[in-house]
Amino acid sequence: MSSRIIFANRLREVRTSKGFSQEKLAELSTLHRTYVSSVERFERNITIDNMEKLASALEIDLRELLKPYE
Amino acid sequence: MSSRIIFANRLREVRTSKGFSQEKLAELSTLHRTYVSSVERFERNITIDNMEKLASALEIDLRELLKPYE
DNA sequence: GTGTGACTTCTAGTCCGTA
DNA sequence: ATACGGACTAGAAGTCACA
Repeated sequence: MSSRIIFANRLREVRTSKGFSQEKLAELSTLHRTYVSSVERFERNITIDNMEKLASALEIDLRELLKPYE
Repeated sequence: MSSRIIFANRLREVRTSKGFSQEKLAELSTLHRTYVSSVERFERNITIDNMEKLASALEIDLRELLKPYE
């Protein structure tokens, strides 16, 4: 399982658990709505700066978004 | 402290603790020697795929490379 | 063995739209 | 609210020569 897919799945999971839409998360992280969408579908090879933006918008540690399912 | 700097510092720390040169790590991760160098100097906004390559070459979980100093 | 500037190629990331 | 496409621009990937 690639980190890219783990990240994508965790991102969606945490985002929805916080009740955020993709649009809302995009706004909070100053990223584009369609970009968040493509990241969650693991189409994009996201950079560390943007990973941090997303984690920060979700108010969690970046490592939380890289934690595989048990 | 940005994730980028944390990653850079941890990368260098783990690499040297394993006795690897930048050249050796570059070879193991199929990245260029000077690229590894620039990442360790946090000059590059590295992507998740390359982060994974480096973690894999060091035989550790990617999250280990994002762990801040205590 | 590593740092650095300069460079080209390629893709990350934006912005428009449709469904 | 989300997926997805096309077209575009900013910037990452990747390499090199030299210190």
